[in-house]
Amino acid sequence: MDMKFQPIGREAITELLRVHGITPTSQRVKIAGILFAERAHFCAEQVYARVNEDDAEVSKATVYNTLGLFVAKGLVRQVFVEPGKVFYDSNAHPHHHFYDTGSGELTDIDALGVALHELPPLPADTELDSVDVIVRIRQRQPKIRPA
Amino acid sequence: MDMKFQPIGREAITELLRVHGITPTSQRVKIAGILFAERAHFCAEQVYARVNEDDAEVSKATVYNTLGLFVAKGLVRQVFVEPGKVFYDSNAHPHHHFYDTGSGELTDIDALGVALHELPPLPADTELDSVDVIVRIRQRQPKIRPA
DNA sequence: GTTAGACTTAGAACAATTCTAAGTCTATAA
DNA sequence: TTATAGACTTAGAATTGTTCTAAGTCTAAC
Repeated sequence: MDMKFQPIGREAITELLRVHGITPTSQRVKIAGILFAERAHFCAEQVYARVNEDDAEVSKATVYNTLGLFVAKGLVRQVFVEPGKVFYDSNAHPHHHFYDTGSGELTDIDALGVALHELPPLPADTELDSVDVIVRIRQRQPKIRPA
Repeated sequence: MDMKFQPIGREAITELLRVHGITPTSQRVKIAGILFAERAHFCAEQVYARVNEDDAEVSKATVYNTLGLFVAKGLVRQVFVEPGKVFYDSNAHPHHHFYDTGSGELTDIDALGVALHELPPLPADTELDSVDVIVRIRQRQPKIRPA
């Protein structure tokens, strides 16, 4: 088990939202609770499914609005690995990703384990937003002699 | 001007398709011609627009089919930077990308200029597919003192 | 010339996301 | 306590990018 990961309580989530300038409505707290409950990457559909596991309480529009707000406020980060699917990543530590092209699973790579040097100078009048490294992997095929 | 870039002629494109095991139909040659005519990154819509600049000769379905085929055959590479938009990249040299989050412009970074070391070991029974590095940049804001 | 298979097509279907317009909540002021 | 304004949420429609489907066209081999 990864000792660095700590799920956080409800009050802590409320505080986290406030700190990021987000009014903690019940829907937002619930969604944040899901995102921070475990080290995982969810897409909007999955968040929507989880948030409504019992009875439908949060609309799809709110899920999208809220995730968008969290991104804008820097609470979570989007990861693009496939067309037409965005993952939301609540891991605040600098890190990158393995993406299993077969299963669609996304897992973290600690940025400390990746040395990225010598980026060329940025184009004029631009500033760095983020550096995304996605290592695409696939299940190894049992070796079959090509025909 | 970048001396390494050479647009290629029609015969060379036909040959390129053949070498990749792609039957060179007129539509495919036309689409490949667009992709390789200049160092640029196109999304499917842009390819569709260009291929039909004069009169509509290639259907949208064929554009998508063809781009998908080119990807499957390793002729071009997909780049994901935004939800709901795939770029197709005909640059065969190892390289990464700057992505201007404001303008949506994608530009190449020669991989030789980026040292990526010490990737952690891949998960069991997986093999490397590719490593995508996307450096997100934005236009620098003129400095305004925060209120 | 036939024919089989590959290719292309228009348009329908689809999935993820965003928009819209109306309704609800909540914090503050009276 | 009630009124009110603005923020928030909602269902469902609309939009966007992409894939599917079924029919038609082309081409290469016989």
